[in-house]
Amino acid sequence: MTMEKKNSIKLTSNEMKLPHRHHTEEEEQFIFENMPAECTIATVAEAMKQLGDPTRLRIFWLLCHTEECVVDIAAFMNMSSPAVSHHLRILKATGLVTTRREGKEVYYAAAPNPMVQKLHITIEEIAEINCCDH
Amino acid sequence: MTMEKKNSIKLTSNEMKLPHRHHTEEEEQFIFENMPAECTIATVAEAMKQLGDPTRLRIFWLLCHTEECVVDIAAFMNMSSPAVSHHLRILKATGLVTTRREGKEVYYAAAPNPMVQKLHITIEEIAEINCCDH
DNA sequence: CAAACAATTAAATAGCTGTTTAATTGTTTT
DNA sequence: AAAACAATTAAACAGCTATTTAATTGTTTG
Repeated sequence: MTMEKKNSIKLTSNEMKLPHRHHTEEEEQFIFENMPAECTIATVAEAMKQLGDPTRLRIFWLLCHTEECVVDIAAFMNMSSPAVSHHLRILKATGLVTTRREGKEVYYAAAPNPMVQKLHITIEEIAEINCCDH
Repeated sequence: MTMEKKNSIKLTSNEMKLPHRHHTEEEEQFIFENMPAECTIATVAEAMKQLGDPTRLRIFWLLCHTEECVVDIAAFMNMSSPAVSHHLRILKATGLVTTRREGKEVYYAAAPNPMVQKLHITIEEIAEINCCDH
């Protein structure tokens, strides 16, 4: 009698994809079925990456609360205009902020979309949790 | 008669800190009073920075749903063990994941704290908004 | 139209980051 | 104790990123 695979009687065709067997097939299936698509991950990661810089996070927080021109943002951040401009361009390219020109000045503000709203709320909530000053 | 400053009659002592005058004093005050402290910003930015890498974001998502050993994480990610280990070390140093050794294997899982929970929820929600597959 | 101001862009540099390959440590099993 | 397996660490490299300084573009005002 030849060797039979242990799972030869299994009717459902799904195979386990992970080398070790620490989970049931159902658990493993859940992971692979609910795993976000690559482009979804990329979008979320991109937003988080840009807010992962303390400078940009503070600018973003500011722009979630008020619209500001570059000169005022630079003063608020205590940074040079070119440096601020660089970060604003990144935030805009990521879709986190929008711009509006009025005369000589360009006003930046948080982009009015649900992702930005969620990120803003999350930042405030996490800041609350890890608050350094009381 | 010498030049008098326009605001010489002001009784409240707060001065405007931004060079341009696009806001009322109250609006400006709100910003400076509610602005998160530097270390708060640093903590939030650090967490977001580490989740800003697509590889780590996917690992984090996985570990929010199940505990896994390094071999299985590497298989799930289709990456080498050293590369995965590198990212796991970063996630652990940031306090986003915890470890537990059992025999030869080290199991990683999302750290059980409110910041991690909030980040997980946010990731799922933003993924829902920007979902690529339907 | 020239001067002044706001903002952006460009070039250069220094520092950081992710992956690979190879070597090493820790644990179990025979 | 030696072999096998899991995980980490180290060294090296390529690619990216943030800031500075200088130059440029766009807009308004005298």
